[in-house]
Amino acid sequence: MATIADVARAAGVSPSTVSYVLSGKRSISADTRQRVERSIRELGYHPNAGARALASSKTNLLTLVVPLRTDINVPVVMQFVAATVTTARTYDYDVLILTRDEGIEELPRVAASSIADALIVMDMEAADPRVSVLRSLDRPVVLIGLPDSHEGLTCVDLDFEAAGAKCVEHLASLGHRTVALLGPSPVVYSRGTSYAGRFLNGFQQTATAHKMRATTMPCAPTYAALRTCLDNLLARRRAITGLVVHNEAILGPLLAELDKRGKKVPQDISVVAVCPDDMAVSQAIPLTSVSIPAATVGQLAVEMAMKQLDGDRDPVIRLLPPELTDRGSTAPR
Amino acid sequence: MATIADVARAAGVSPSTVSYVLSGKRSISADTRQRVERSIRELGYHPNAGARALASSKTNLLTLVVPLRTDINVPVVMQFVAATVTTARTYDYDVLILTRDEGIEELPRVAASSIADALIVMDMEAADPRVSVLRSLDRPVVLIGLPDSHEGLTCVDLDFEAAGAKCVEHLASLGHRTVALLGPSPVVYSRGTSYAGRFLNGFQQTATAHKMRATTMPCAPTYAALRTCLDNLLARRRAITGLVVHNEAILGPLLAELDKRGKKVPQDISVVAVCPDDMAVSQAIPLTSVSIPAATVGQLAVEMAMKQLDGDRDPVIRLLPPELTDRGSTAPR
DNA sequence: TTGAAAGCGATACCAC
DNA sequence: GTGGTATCGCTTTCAA
Repeated sequence: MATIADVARAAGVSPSTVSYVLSGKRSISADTRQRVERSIRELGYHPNAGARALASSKTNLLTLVVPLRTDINVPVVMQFVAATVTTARTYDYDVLILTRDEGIEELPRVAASSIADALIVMDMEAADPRVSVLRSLDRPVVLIGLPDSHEGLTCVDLDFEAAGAKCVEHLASLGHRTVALLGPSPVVYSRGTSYAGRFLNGFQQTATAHKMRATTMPCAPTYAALRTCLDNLLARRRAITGLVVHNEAILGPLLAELDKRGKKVPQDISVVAVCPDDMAVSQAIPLTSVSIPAATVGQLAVEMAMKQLDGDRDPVIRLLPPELTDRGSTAPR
Repeated sequence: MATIADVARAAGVSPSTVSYVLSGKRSISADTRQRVERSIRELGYHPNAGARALASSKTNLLTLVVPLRTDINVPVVMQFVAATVTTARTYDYDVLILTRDEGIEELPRVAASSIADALIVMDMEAADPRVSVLRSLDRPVVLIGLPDSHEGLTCVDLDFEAAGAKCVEHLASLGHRTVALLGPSPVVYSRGTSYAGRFLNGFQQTATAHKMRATTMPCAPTYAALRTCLDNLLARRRAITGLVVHNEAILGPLLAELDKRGKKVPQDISVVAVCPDDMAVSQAIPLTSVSIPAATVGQLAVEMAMKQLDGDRDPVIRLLPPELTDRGSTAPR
C-alpha cells in the first residue's frame, strides 16, 4: 500500500507538500500540484485513515446510534439511515452504526477512544438515561427527538406536537366533531418515547380547544389489537367521523378492516395518517397525511453535527413544521 | 483524554506493560496487572483507535455495504444489519455503513485507506460489477448472495433454489397440481438480483419434475399491480390451488384482496410465503412459510469475515438449507 | 516478568 | 512556494 512518502518520492517533492496538495491548506504551484496528483493517481494512493486520525485528531467518522427493536418503524429508520450516510459522504464523512441494544456503555467507549468525531442519536425517550452520558462526552452530539431535559444539547425532529394539532385542525375545518387517535403501541408510550407523547399532547389540546369529542387509543401492531380497537371505536354512541392514525404498521390492516366492516373512507369516516409520504401513497387508497420527513431530519442532523465540528458549539433545537397533504381520505362532514 | 503513558505513570510501570495487560500477549504478574487495571479504571482510559490502527494495522472496523433502495425488503435488511452489528461487537468490532448508492468507487477507498479490516456486501446481483473490484481489494470480503462468478470469494445466503423447490414440494405433497409463483417486482428480476432468479429456478424445475402446471408472475409492490396479477391468476381455466409468494411487501394486500374476492385461505387456495418468520406470523392469518433467516445470515457473515481475518483465506460458499413452517395457510387438495 | 525505543503514516509547525 | 521534522498514541521487537 502506497504511503505519502512513496508519492512524495515519485513526484520529487517532500511529504509535506503532498499533504498540502491533499488538504489545500497552503498554495501550491500549478506544476507541483500536477506532478503530485499524477503520482497519487498512478500509485492509487489513499491516505491511511489511522495515521491521519492520529496526526490530526479527526477521524472523519460519525457515529449513528440506531434503535433496532422490532416495535419501531423500520422503513422510517431506514430512510433516516440512508439520508444520514448520503449526507455524511458529502462532507467526506463515513458513518459508524451502533445499535441501541449495545447499551449506554458503548457511547463513552466510542467517544473516548476517538473512533468518531461526533454522534447522532435516534429515538430519544422523554426521560432518556443516555442524556446525561451524552452531555458528558465532550464531543458534538445531535439528538433525534426531544428529551425532557435537553439543556445544552442539540436536537432535531419533526414538531410532533404541531403535527398532532395539524391533524385535528384539518378535521375540525372539515366540520368533524367526534374524532379519535389510533396511536402507537402501548409499549411505545410506556417506554416514554418522546414523539408519541408530544403528538398525543398536540392532538388532545387542539381537540379540547375546538370543543371536540376526542378519544385516544394506543394500538399494538397486530390484527387482534386492531380489531379490538375498532370494535371499541365503532361502537360509540356518538359515531367517530374522523380518525387520526399515528401508527404506520397498522395502516394497511386498518383500511382492510374498515373495508370489511363496510365503512367507506372518506364517506363514512375520514382518515388522516402520520407517516412517510411514500407510505401514504402506497396504501389501498391514498391517504391524507402529515409527512414524517425522515430524510430531511437525517440530513439536518448531519449538517448540525458538522456545524458543531466547525466550532459552533451553541446548542440548537430544530423542530420541523408539519406538512399535511390532502389525498382524499378526508371529507367534509 | 488519558493516554497509555498516563496509565503507565499512574501504575508505576512502562507503557509497554500497559499495552500487554490490555492485549494479553504476554504474561503479567498478578500484582502488576491489578495496579494497571486500577489505573485504567480510575483514569477512564480507552486506547486511541487511530494510534492503535496505525501501530497494529488493525482497525477493528467492518464495512457493511447495504442496499438502501426503496424496492428492497426493508425489514429483512434491518434484521440483517442488526445481527451484523451485534455479532461484530462480540468480536470487539464496530460496523461502518456504506450504502450501495455511494457506488463502486467507495470500496477501493475504504479498503486502501485502511478504514476497515474487512467488508460484508449485501444484495449481490447475478452479474454484479462489484465482484471484480471486491476480488482486487486484498482484504477479507464476504458476499451476501451468490453472484454468477464467485470464484475466490466467500459467500453466504439462504439456498433460494432449494427454498423454491421446498415450497413446490410442500404443495405437491398436499396434492396440488396447479400452482403459481407471485414473485418480486419486475425491476428485481431485471436488475438480475441473484436470489430472485435462484428461487424462480428452484420453483420451476421442481414443478416440472412433478409435472405440475406452474405459472410465474412478478408483481410490483402496489395494489394496482397486485390486482392485475390476481385478475390474471384467478381467471385461469384450470384453477390455481397453490400460491407461492416471494414478495414480502405484497403479503398483507394479497390476503386482503383474496378475502375481498371471497377466496378462503386455505380452503380455496393454499398460500406459502417466503419471508421472515415474524412477518409470516403477523399477517391477517398466520402463513405457512419458508423462513428468510436474515439474522442467521448476518451472524454467519461476520463469523466468516473473522475467520478470514484470522488467516484462513480459503473461500467458502455457505448456502443455508430452507426451513418450512406449516402455519395452516396450506391444505390438502 | 518488565522496560526502552523503534516504528506505523500522516499533519502541521518552523525554516528558508 | 517548498522542505525538514517533531509529533500524535499505540504496538512490538530487542534486551535485560
